[in-house]
Amino acid sequence: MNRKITSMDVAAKAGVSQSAVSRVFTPGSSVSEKMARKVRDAAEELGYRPNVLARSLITGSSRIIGLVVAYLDNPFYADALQKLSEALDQEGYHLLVFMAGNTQGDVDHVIESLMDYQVDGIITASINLSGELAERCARAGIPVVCFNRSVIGEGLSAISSANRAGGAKIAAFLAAGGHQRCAHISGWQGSSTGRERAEGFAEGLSEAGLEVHAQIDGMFDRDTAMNAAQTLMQMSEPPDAIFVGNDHMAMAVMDHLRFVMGLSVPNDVSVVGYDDVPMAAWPSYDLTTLRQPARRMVDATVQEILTRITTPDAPVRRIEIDGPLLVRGSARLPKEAP
Amino acid sequence: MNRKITSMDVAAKAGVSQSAVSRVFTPGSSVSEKMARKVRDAAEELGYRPNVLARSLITGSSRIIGLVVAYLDNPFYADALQKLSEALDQEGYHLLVFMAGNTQGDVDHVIESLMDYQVDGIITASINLSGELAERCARAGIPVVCFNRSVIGEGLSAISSANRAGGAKIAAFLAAGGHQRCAHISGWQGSSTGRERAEGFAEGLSEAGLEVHAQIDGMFDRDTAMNAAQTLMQMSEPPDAIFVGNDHMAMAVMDHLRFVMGLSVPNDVSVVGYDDVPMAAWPSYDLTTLRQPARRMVDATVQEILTRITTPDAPVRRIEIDGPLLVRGSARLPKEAP
DNA sequence: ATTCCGGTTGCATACCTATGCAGTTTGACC
DNA sequence: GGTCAAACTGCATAGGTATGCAACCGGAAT
Repeated sequence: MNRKITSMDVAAKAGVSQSAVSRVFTPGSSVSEKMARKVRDAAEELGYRPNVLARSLITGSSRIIGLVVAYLDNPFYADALQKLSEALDQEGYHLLVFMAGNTQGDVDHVIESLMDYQVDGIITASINLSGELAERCARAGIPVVCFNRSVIGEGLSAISSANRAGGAKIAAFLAAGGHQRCAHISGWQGSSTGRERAEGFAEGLSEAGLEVHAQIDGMFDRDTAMNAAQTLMQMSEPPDAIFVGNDHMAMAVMDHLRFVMGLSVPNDVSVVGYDDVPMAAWPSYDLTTLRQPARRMVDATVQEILTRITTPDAPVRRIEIDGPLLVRGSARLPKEAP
Repeated sequence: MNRKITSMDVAAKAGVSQSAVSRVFTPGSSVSEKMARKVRDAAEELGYRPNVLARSLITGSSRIIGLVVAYLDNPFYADALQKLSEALDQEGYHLLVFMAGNTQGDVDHVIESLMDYQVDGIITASINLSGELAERCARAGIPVVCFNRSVIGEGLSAISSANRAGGAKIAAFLAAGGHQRCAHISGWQGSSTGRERAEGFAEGLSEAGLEVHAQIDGMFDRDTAMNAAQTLMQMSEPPDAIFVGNDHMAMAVMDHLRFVMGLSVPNDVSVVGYDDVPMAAWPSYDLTTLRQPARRMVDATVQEILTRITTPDAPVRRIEIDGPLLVRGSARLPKEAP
């Protein structure tokens, strides 16, 4: 109702200049103790707080980070969003969120409106960026960090887990468990994440003298994954183990195997996932899975984007974070070495 | 690297005034076709896009909505966030997210930084706002809409589901199923949501000539809920049905009953939840629950906040949205009427 | 007392865009 | 061709803050 309180109002009330007020609220400026007190008192009384937008106009820094994310129904990303927000808050930044389907036009459109807000940086989660877009961000001086995707384009930082190594670890574990026919319901093969896990899995199996019994693209989608499971189990030689490209799909697969097909996991077939979302530990699933360390990935992401913001010509980094295999009950165990 | 492209640059290139450029990018302004084309061409060529921040400074509208949310591990809120973002995007608004624990100081702090960004409105999800804070927002002319909380303070819109009616529906359903000892692991009793569901449940039971066999506060927390389940089942007369204050806790309770205590749901004890999160439909839980219609709640929230933004003295509304009971397999069914 | 210096303060300007006002063009109509 | 309204355009300013520059003050050293 009553109009906004500005630094001018405070200045008038305190009997000082507007610049003085500004300096009091700008850390690192030179102000005497007396001045600071006078100004703070006046500000307090009037309920003044600096206008971030006006400030951004001058400093060229909005303290806003754009987050682009494809979906939040996979709890891994919901969790990451929460952790990201908390970590950035700590540093005085905040997240402006945009949802983007994975259609390219959609993403381009989103990035453009993101730039309208003069964001200081962009974090994409589970999103493929076109090279052209990346180029534009680079030209505009906006650092981009890809969370959970490694990307081909230049100029993009990427934080991901060691997907290839993870896939291989799972292969080794299944092989050690005496599985003979290891199938894979992969993550979307249009994503680096999906591809790398599949590649690592194949390499790991071949290391053990096996090969991928069958592979179907699960598209990171529950229904697609369940169909894939159905198809696999109806093969003339059904698999005795299935590595599923992420936990979200893996739980769907378990449900389908158990409740639709009447099979036992892990007695009839072993299931292994990827991510270690909180639900994976819940007793109903008790899912053996490879942990993506969300906390560490988030910390690395925040660190990287802050570095690139404050040091524009810092080198672009690709960071892979290793995670452990969490052995639970959804897959047959290796025999104890005697 | 190269400095930002401003409307001045475009104006120079197109040989027109800066105002002209501004008008071309302001819907509803009066510009000739020829001018529009000239300007758009120049803008395209230079890659110009209006600076939302500078624009906000003048118009007093940032097209940013602040979202304050306590946690995202309950998928109901993750889902709501996604839907909110999409719906607001549609209207040209975007979400700036803040996480706030439920400590009061925390919330106050968050709302203050939110106001620094000159947000056009605030949506709180699962958050209790202090009356004083609400007052400040009102004075600053910032509309606040509480999602999934009804609030005491004046001036706050609230969108929630019909919690009391929902609790009563569940009571009626359990009574009809012939349950004699209906217990309740409630949502946090410090929240309106938790209280109203509990009250409705009690009323519903009393309607059926029963009373609440026992009630423990589950605090919307999985571990607390599991402990509560343990306590309930160790009573000298354990319940034959448990209504749990939300799905998130209900699934924990089911896990605990089945896998820790070795009980059968629903043969030994019925379990009913609240929310209908996606996972509730998954076969492992097959949870009977009362649906909170997220889509409709989100639409109402968006509608309400837009109204209050465009019409500052629109009446403050409290909207309750009714949801159906989804009968699945986690609770014993009423006998068919012959 | 003079000099000099570091610490403070105010003045004026810049950041980028929207908009009221006044001036100009356009086009239709008599 | 002249009149008038309507449509368009440019000028100048505002919106709230940060910051370079110059002026100022106080004190320490000489």
